[in-house]
Amino acid sequence: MALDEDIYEIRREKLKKIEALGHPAYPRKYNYSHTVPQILAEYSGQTAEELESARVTVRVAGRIMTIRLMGKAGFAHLQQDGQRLQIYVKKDAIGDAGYELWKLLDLGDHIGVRGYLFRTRTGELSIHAEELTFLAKDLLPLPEKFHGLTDVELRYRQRYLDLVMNAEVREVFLKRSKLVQSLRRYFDGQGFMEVETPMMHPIAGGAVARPFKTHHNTLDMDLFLRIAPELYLKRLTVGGFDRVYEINRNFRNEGLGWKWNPEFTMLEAYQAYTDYLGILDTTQSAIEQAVKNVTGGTKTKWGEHEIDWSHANWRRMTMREAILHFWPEKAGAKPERSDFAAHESVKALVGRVRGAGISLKYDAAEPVGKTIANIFEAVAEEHLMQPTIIYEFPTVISPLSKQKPDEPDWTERWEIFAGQMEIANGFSELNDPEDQRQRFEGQLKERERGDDEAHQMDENYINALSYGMPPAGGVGVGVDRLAMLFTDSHTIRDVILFPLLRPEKTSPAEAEEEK
RNA sequence: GGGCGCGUAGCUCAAUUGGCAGAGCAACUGACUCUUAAUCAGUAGGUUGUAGGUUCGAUUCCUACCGCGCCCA
Repeated sequence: MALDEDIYEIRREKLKKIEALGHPAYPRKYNYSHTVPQILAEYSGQTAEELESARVTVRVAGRIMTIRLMGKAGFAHLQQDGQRLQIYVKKDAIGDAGYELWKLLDLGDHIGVRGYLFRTRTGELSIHAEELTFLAKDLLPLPEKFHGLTDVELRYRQRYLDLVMNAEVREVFLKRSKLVQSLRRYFDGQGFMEVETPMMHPIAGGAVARPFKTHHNTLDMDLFLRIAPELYLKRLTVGGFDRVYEINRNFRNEGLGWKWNPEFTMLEAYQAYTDYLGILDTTQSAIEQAVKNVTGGTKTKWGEHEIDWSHANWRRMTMREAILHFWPEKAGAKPERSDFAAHESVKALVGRVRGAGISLKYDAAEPVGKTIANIFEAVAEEHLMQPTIIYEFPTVISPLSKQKPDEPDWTERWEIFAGQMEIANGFSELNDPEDQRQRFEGQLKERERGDDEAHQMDENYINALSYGMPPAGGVGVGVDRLAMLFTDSHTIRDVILFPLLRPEKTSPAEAEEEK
């Protein structure tokens, strides 16, 4: 039998034999002289003759990914930091005891190797092993060495195997890390202070979304996982931290999809004494810098497309302009700007969009501004491949934004789109406590109408504003989505190390119990 | 939540019209002191996602459920 558990038993026996040879089964450490990538970087240029005359001795640690045995010698590849280096193990060179250990090693084991660098007859840089050190055993078999691990479900459920087997997956997460690092350095460099605000909120505010609920036992109070840190960060601007940012998780109790995960990472930043255009400049620069730091250039591949992030390529249009610009031919003549002003004319636009075969949710009782935003999403969003700034959002869907002085139905708010995704959202922060109260009251009416995503009243926040919040621009940037765009990953799950999955029901009884 | 698709050995995949469930890698035994998807000889490994149904006979057809994916809401 060679079931999984039997391989486990066979390898446990091998581990006992390794111990019997005098090697600890789980040693504490190994002092390596080089990492595998360091050796490849430093010695790849050297010829066989150069290596022979220099006789470079190294100590390297890694996981065994291939083994080729030939009688009393053999080759293996060690993998470390996603790169591989070949070792040559010859009985003459490592001695009888060393060879006994060598024969007990399996694919996936961690070992240390001391030896000298040389080139094989085929020219591959390798270590001529003189001493093997056992470091850790792999008791379960790795996925197949040639095809690797491709099953999507297993890749997510056992991400560690995905990372061992698939170098490109490893690369995606390295890039994600560089992205976060770049954003952090950029905002630090601009004088922003990184802060941490609560993840558990008595009132889930700062965005329109359904929250997750939890409960604190000692205080016997319900709490909500935050849907946004916004209201706390703005309290800090009241407190005199003029430039603050936070990079952390938000939680929204909504569906899953290619660009939606219930927990996702957002950068939020607030900059006092500027408005939506000021924070837009900051955001755009941060993103342009991040593209360079992560990819080394200004262009990224996105499926069939190429996204050009260079400054001159960013487009800018108002939401209303975007609707006109991307108005579908099948929906007839482009709307007039005045069509956006009245309930009846907007309703007529809905009919024309639907007539063009585009699905669009519409409730005649909903405010005009909400309908216009829905029309924008229906007709324009799919066309926003290159970086595009859409600005001027309806007031009714922007309860935390300052209104335009000349058009109170519209706010000083923008969103950045790229790759058909919203990736950032910024505005002139509403700091008038009385206006804020009215906006919340308006939201409560929406809630009564049946919109359970509408914002709740937050007296505590209004109280903070009443002490005087400086004028400020603020922004939220979707870090996962930027990571998707920078790595050509077309599902958010490919940029989240451990995405949410349903629990596996391993036995029928378990599934039955669930019912 | 709805529609469509997928689920076969540890991994990657086959299986003709409903007719003995197979291969490669991994594993085990043996040979081999420059291989690299090493090679050669041999061995073992399966409740075909789960539970039912139709049938002489089900991986294959039907129903329900579980999980995953895609599209829609």
